[in-house]
Amino acid sequence: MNQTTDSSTPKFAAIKEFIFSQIETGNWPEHSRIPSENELASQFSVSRMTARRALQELTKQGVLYRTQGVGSFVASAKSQSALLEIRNIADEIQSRGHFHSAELVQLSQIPCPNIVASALGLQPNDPVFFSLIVHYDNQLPLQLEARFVNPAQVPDYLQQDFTQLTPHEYLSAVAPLTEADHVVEAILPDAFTSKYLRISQHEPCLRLTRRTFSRGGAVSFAYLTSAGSRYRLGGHLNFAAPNKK
Amino acid sequence: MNQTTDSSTPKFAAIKEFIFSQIETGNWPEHSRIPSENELASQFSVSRMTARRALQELTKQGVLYRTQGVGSFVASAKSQSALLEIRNIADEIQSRGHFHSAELVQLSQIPCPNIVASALGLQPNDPVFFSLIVHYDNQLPLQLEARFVNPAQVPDYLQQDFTQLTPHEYLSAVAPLTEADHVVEAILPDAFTSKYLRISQHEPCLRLTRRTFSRGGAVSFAYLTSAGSRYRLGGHLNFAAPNKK
DNA sequence: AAGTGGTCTAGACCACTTG
DNA sequence: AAGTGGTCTAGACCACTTG
Repeated sequence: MNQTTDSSTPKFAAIKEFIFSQIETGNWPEHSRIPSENELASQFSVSRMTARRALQELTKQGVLYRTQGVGSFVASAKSQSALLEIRNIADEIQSRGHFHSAELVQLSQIPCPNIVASALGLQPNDPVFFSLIVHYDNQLPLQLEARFVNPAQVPDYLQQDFTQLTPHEYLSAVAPLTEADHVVEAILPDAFTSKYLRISQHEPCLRLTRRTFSRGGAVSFAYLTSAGSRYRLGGHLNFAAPNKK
Repeated sequence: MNQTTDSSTPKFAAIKEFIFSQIETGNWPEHSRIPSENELASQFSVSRMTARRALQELTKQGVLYRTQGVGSFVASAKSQSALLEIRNIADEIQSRGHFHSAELVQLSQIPCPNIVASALGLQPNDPVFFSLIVHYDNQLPLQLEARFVNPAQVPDYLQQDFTQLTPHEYLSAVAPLTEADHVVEAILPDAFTSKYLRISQHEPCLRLTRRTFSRGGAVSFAYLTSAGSRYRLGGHLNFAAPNKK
């Protein structure tokens, strides 16, 4: 009374494909109600748990939305929000087959600037740890990392050797990431940044502002600035083929 | 013999939290093997399906990885890739409570430029549809959208009124998105772009290059260019609290 | 052969929404 | 009261990996 033994596609996947095709061809328009778990189960001669799995996975993929006591509905295609991947700079350089190195420009305790204070939930001029690091791709400066770290969360930050370990790697180890914000902007570099990246002050830069949290609260606030001519963010998405392996 | 009737947290969620806390505290280090479905089921006095659900969801979240016949393992924290959201420009403007309008600068058939040809899988100088649109946030030009569309996929593209409907909305309707690429860069605008965005040629711009696919193949290739001072991409991530509602 | 994860069944009780 | 989705059980057979 179990398994179909047709080694091909699992039943839940066949049901997903059926639903997806109904939506794609327009038979089931946006926000229309689709068959219930029980209806699909009897139509496909499967148990309710199997029909449910198909609906559940499509919901996680953003294809459907469901309301208890009401039903399952086709999500609007517009809300398929695109996603861009942001990777660790050292990994990125290495995965291109290049050599990553880091130059430590500054590592000290400073009074917290206003912007950083509000981001980290500190008071202005409270002590914060600050690191300024240039990341090199082979011999070329690729990214300037200016990072402010909450001393309460990471008391030993100033004792690390950031030419051997990136702050990201160290922080991941001592204060595991639970949440993060990102903002990506195109800016002109200040004098400082253009000097360390060895670019003109007229060359546009991609600046990623990142704030990270761990269980205890805000951990760090960082500006990751790269020359526009040397760095870009890329991402690939696959909406179709639910869970292709 | 069913439900716990403790209306609080479901059993599968309790198991997820247990596993997550073991990883967070370092008790279960990266790449270490964690208890099997059967072991968890008996430890928590639940059915295997319930233990399985906890493992499954943590795997989808990137916290674990599993291999059939071998076991379940702690994923490396480093591979938690951060994600940035890219939204439809019209939705974005409207969700800020502003008024979105579009100015159609050009809509015609042109010979396909080389770069576009290779992106869309066409031959150089094959006919392609081209639209050039300025998106306004209230009265301010926010984004210049230069889009190349594959005529084979979207034969009626030139007949649309893109002051009423964005190309993104039209394409979503006629050639549902199945895949997409994105690249984000900081650039200086060319003369054309600075004119339509009403900015100096020295002002950095954020340029998103997007390629979309539908079932039939490559559909469109677009440059979405915005003044750096007016536009940024943001994203928020929540790694912890598996599936908080 | 024994253990692992992958799929599936035929039931159950529950919270919730609608008429 | 009837239907919906949410959680859960105690089984089953399967493909796969390891000793």
